[in-house]
Amino acid sequence: MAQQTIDDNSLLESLFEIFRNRGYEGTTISQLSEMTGLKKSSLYHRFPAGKDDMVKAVVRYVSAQLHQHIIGPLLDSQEAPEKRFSDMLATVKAIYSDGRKNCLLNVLNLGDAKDDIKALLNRDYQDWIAALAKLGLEVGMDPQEAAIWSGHFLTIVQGALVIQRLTGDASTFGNCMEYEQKQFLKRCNKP
Amino acid sequence: MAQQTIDDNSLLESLFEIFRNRGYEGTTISQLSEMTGLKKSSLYHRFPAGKDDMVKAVVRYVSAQLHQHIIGPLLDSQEAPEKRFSDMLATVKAIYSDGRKNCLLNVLNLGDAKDDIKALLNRDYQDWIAALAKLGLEVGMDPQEAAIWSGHFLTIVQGALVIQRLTGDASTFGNCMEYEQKQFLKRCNKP
DNA sequence: GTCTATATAATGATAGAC
DNA sequence: GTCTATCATTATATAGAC
Repeated sequence: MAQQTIDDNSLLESLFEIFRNRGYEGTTISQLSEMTGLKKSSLYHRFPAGKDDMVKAVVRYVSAQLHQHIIGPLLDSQEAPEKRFSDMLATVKAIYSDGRKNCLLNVLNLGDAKDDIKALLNRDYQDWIAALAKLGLEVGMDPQEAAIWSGHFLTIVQGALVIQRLTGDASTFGNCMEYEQKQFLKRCNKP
Repeated sequence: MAQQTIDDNSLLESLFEIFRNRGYEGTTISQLSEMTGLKKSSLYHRFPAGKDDMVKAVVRYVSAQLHQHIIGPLLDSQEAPEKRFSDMLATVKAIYSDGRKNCLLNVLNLGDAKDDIKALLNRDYQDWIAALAKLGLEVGMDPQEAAIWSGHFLTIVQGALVIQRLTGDASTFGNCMEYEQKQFLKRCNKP
């Protein structure tokens, strides 16, 4: 039988998809094995501490993606703030497949989630908030306003994901993002 | 050894607390047994189909609470709309313990949640939305505006719960509710 | 680095005494 | 209606061949 193999990125992507869909407790090694095409013992070979290692690797992977594709571009002052915001919205829509896929930040925070994982997730959230707040300042918000606006935006993102998952209405997430886009442009045009 | 017993409501309340905290897959019969003080076989006696029965009973219980304490009062046109809204906010804060506790609507919707449970949860959400939209109409919103506002409100509720759980900042949920309160009063005063 | 096979522990569920 | 005791199944995890 030919040895299957799979590069680290594809593997992490597969693990990510199942963890974000099923949560930590809801995901079994068997499912991960089936989904990735790697036998259980192969998974343990790559992640000796088991599921714990796997989920940590996924969180680190997602964190890297977040910084590369969202936070980095947000902070890149070469581009106009309006463009950076709408670019972010496009990326966000892609990452969550227009609201059809969950956010790890929500899904890995149930029950007695490990503190180190919670800490990683929280740090990503804080980084994202900070980048958004900085954008707010650039378009003329005062610091308090920027803090509220950035927090509000991420609240809407998470809330919309929950609601869309609840109703199955595929337009929920997109509508919310569109609304936030409009509100942001309004703010830009009254400096 | 004296037979422990527990009335249905207290039992459901205990089951509810653990399911909302840990989700469906994250909750084990052993935990439910420990938490309720009933041995596993006693739980099976009351819920022959096991965890499935238990979670359905919890969802029905929560649904009844929602209609009794939130949706009913929202629809009671004897009271002024402003009072109904702020009463609802107080109830919501109590139900979620100021954001320290999760919402079943979020937590039971992961992975391959049973369709019948999803349907129950979705119906509760729709009922809540409808009651809010009606309130919106009463304070002068047009139908579309009322639909958007009610959906927005519940999006914020769910989002704020996720964010507070993520950051551990206990003021998140309260601040969001306070903000929604202000916004609602503003709308009331420009009819 | 992946596989087959197996060990060990936990989980959902049942039987039967009281 | 609750209990103790036990079963069957599934879960995590490991051993060792290739």
